[in-house]
Amino acid sequence: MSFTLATWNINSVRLREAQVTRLLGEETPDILCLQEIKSPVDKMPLEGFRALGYTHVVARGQKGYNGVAILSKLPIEDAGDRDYAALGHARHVAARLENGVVIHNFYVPAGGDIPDRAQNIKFGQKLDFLTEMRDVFAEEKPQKSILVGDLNIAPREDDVWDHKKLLKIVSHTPVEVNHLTDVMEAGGWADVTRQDIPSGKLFSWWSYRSPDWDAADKGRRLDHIWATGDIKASAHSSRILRTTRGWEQPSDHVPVFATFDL
DNA sequence: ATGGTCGACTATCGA
Repeated sequence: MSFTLATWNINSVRLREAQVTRLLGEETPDILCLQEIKSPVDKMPLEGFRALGYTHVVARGQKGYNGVAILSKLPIEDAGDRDYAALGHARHVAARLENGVVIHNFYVPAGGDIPDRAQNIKFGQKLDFLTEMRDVFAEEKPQKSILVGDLNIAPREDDVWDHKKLLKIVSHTPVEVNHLTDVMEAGGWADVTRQDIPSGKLFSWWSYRSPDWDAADKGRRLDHIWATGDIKASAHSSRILRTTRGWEQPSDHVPVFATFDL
């Protein structure tokens, strides 16, 4: 079987219901993973998604903040969640396809402004979240698994608009990149997007605060699609849909796609 | 070096 999967930090699914519907209608991924839905699950607007064939939903939500959802045309079953770093936030959910493939959808904490856990509790929580991801995957040794989401880290020099300028900016500091590398190694994860697009600047997020985002292009690649080593060779056709950032009242993130032949 | 903009929901907090 072949399926196309997308991941998108939507920054309020209720405000941007029409944009989700537009993406589903125009791009027709089989599975769409959303982050920052900012809604309890029972207040998610699902009717329009259902009408387009996305009848299977696995989600975790909360009022006002965070929240992750997996919308699927293919049958999926709920494969659970975990409260990483004991924050009490809805930042992870997993689903299982009928062929046994597990999809993990993550919204890693942004980590605040100061990259020092002694001065900024949020930065410590981000590192602790990543450390627990490392430990869980070291224990689980995941197979036939896909991990997507807003990981809030741009690991490579060409994942940011200016590597040197961002070395002390949260999302691109060496300590965060090292933590993310540890997660990848513990789980045997491969970066599918960079497997397909191995070089060149690649961004999935542009700040709302940056004027003229398109021309200035001060972006970062914060949104990722990974796969375990046993299925990484089945992934192809990765792309980042930059155009949604130019839609009216956009999310600051854009969707990332990959296709798997399994 | 600083401030810049959003979204949730009322006054700030989180990003």
